[in-house]
Amino acid sequence: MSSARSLSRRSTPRVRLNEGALEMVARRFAVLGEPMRLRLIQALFAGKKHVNALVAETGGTQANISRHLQTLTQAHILSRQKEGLQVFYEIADPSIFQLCDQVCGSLQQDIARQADVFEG
Amino acid sequence: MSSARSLSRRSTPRVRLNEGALEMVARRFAVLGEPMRLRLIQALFAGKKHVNALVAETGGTQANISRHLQTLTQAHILSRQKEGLQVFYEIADPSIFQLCDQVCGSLQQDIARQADVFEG
DNA sequence: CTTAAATATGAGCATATACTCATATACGCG
DNA sequence: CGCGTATATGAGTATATGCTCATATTTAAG
Repeated sequence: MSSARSLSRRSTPRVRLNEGALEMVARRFAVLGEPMRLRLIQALFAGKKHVNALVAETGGTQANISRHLQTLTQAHILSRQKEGLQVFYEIADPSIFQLCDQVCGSLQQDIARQADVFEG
Repeated sequence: MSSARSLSRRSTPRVRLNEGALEMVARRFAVLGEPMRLRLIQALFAGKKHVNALVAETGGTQANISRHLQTLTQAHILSRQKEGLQVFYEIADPSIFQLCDQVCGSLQQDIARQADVFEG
């Protein structure tokens, strides 16, 4: 496990979060911890879309999609803009991109490691 | 919102996750979406520790801490090594550091933005 | 004003999961 | 072996949350 070596090499000391901050961080992770919400975020990678488009693309029900969009908006991950009858949602927090990429990356490592077990 | 401009500037095209991968990503986020688990991860930033030390440091019950440690280990975020009577846990996935930093960063932006509302 | 379309939301149900208590398991020691 | 310590786990409960159905709200059009 060569990757563990990087743990001690860090220029800026890591901040100790207080209770409130810690719960906010946990909340943000939890919001991203639902498959349907990730599907919505992924659908919005291509740009802003209105609710019905997201319903069609994800295959969810209108009510459910609306709820998830609300959750994501309250977490400041998406932004909401009404245009006539339709409501458009858009990714408001660009750090989401890096976040998803990073998680995907470490998961790929996990999978590669598992594959190694079978390959010998 | 100048930050939204970076969305379209990306060299490598973003991958569309299939259903299985998407659920794995969601699962990873969900595992990080619990305050007590974040507290444990934070406690382990300083290096490997045994269960009782983590129980003392976090103020949780032994049973609960043990369960969370199991969850984190199954997610390949921590690694487990038994030494005699004690079991030591350690951060196994260094990407956790960047992940936490990024979330903290975007949360600070949220907070700063909220503060701006009051400052005018 | 009536109607229709797009979205949001109240209420209820189902399920997941965090927590606790008690107990099991694993290990070291005398 | 018998005992004490460290950790894990089965079982049960409480709570959160995802989902659905029905309905409310908002806005545009006729």
